[in-house]
Amino acid sequence: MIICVAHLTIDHRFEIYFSKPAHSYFLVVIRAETHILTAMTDHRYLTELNPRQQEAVLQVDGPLLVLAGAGSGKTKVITHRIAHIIASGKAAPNQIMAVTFTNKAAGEMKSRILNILGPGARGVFMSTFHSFCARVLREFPEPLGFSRSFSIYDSSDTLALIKKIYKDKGIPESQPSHRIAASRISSAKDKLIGPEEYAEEAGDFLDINIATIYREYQKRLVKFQAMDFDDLLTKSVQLFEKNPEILSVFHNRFKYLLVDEYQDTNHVQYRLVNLLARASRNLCVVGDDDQSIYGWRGADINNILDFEKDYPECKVIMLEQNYRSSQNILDAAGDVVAGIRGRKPKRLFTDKAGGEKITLLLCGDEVDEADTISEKIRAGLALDKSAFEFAVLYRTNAQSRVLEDAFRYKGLPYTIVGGIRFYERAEVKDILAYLRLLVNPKDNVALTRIINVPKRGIGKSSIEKLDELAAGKDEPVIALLASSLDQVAIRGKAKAELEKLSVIMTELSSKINELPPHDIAARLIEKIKYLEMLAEENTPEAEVRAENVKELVAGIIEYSERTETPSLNGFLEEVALITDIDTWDEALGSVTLMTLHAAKGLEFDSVFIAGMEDGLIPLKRGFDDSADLDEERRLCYVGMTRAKNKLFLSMAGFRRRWGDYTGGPSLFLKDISKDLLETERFNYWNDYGRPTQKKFNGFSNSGKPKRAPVPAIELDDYDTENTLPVGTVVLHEKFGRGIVTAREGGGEDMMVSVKFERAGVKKLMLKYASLEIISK
DNA sequence: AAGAGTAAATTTTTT
DNA sequence: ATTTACTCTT
Repeated sequence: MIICVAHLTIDHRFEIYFSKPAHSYFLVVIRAETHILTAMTDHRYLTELNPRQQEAVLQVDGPLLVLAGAGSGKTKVITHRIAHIIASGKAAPNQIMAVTFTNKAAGEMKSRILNILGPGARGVFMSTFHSFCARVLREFPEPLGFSRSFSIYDSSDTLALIKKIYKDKGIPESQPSHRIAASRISSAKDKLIGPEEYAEEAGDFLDINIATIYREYQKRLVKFQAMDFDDLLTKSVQLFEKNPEILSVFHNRFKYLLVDEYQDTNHVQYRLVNLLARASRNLCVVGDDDQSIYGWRGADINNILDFEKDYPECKVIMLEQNYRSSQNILDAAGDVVAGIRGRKPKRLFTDKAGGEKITLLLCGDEVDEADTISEKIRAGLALDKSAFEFAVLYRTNAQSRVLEDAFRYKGLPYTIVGGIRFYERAEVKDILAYLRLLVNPKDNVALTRIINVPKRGIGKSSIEKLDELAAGKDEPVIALLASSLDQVAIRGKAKAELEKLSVIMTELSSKINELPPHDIAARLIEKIKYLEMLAEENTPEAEVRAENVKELVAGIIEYSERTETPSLNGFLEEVALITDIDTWDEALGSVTLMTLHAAKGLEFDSVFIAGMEDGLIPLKRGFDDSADLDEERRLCYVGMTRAKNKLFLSMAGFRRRWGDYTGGPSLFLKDISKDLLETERFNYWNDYGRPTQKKFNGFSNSGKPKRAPVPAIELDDYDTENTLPVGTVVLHEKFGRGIVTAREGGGEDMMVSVKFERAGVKKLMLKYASLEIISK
């Protein structure tokens, strides 16, 4: 026993991760031993597992693929496996690295391991790919030509920089659009294609433009000492490939590697994993090909499907017992993904036989849908359920608005995950940009953002002059503000203000290591008179924004308290890599509203999937849209399998989208066996009625609703031969080829809007227009 | 340089 | 339909 303690202790002392002082670690380790030894002797953590799960936990060495179906106790397996590696003395906690998809998942796993093993497990390194890479690069920035204090650009910083490049290079906007350029560059990076290689392969002139932008973009990122999200990954791969000695530092550091949600890794991440696992080959990947929903972001489902080819000696374990949902829910969800080609066949089973049927809510339009859902939840609350047991999932963020309206109207508590995040709000981004500039004076995107916020009278011409001044110089622009303004004839108010800004920034940046981060932030906000600027606006919105600024400072304090060596840079990094789901708290006692994507990994007692409509699930956009139908199926599957006991699917006959109408049942609904479904039709008069404002407040109105109710159409009525779902490609004898963009009316009188390739949009009466269906 | 008014794009999903 | 971005005017 003594030997074991000594052994673990030595490991801890030799494998200190990210330069924490050795003595503090030593103490932790001594305290930890007792917990680890207790866990080891009674093996409590094994008795809670089923045989398959046990196998996955005990198979410690060599490559392992765990195909974990939805709700099959995947997190349990990962945490227990880590616990087992530690408890069996195979490795010290800090020799184990686990990569998860979100910071929230990482945090949750960490606390679960701590529960099993006690504080001794604290050293386990758990993070997302991006935060792992950020830390690697902060440790070894020099070989790539960066300094430790590089900035991390989020998508809006990226877009701002790209826009600037368009302007400077005289590239006409929308050739291609900023957004398209940004996303093409991003996906090139996902595939580890650099600017030069991109230029070589560029075919049409749009690609040539993108290649130019891409090259300039990377050049400026280096100049500004900044990396975007993709760079964090690609630069880490570059670092390891070009510097084997650095890679071997990590090989020595981490003996065991676990990757969660492996089905959602993209090519860079795949490369990174393989590099890190090369020495030990102790790589365990966990995932479910049925839940691969990030193909659009470059995720390659083949990474998981081909794992057995990459690691021929690997062991494969399938977890098919589901502990979450009723059999009805599993069967219905299984029906949706059953037909996918190349899928690893599996059938989930559960002890919860049968269960409630899945309720299909047929609604007139999107307002009726929101009414119906909120009413169902209200009824559930009146019985025995709590608000946090409900989740409403949807395909697009835009759908949340109607739902929000209905929830607010009925006084139901709700939380939206996604949408505008706290750290993306303008006022928060402003202050963060200032702070970024303090840490990294070369961060020109940050400078551009704040140079005239609060208003300093710096306009287009002054900025142009500054550009001129900075051209060809390696010095940060902020350093030029102090003395060089005369060279480019910046005079008067602009000059005075810029010099003032320069004084503030110089003074604060000299104190950056002396004062705690929140002090720096508070002083900055005071000196630039940000709150005064908001107060002058004198609007309720400005008050909210002032509150947000204060909340940001409170956030920095909170960060400092829970971090061992807090720094402004550390805070900025954390903020850059945080996601909305990370801050979501189920204990809040409200109904959760989020996208299907955001729901991955979560579970709820009752789940609503709103907008089970053609064009929405699966989502369709237009002609050139080669939407991956299989991925849409999987997305629907992910949503359905979030439900433990009750699943509602809802659809509207008509939905306003883009000012046009869409609607009609999702083709996935047809795949669900009829005996698992029951249908409820929203009916204005027979149900509870749409309360008008007056009626809702308890006053009678004349019995006339302000808005005419839209009748819900029976499911079978959609299923006639004359029905053309939105997205159908049709041929008209006169107008040629076109795509159905909208439908109005039902049955005999159905009208369809068709967007023709040559003739534009036409509204046609279905029974008179002879349309030939080309493809659905 | 700042604000009003008009044109254009937006609605996939996220680190 | 709504929101954002740009142009033109003051």
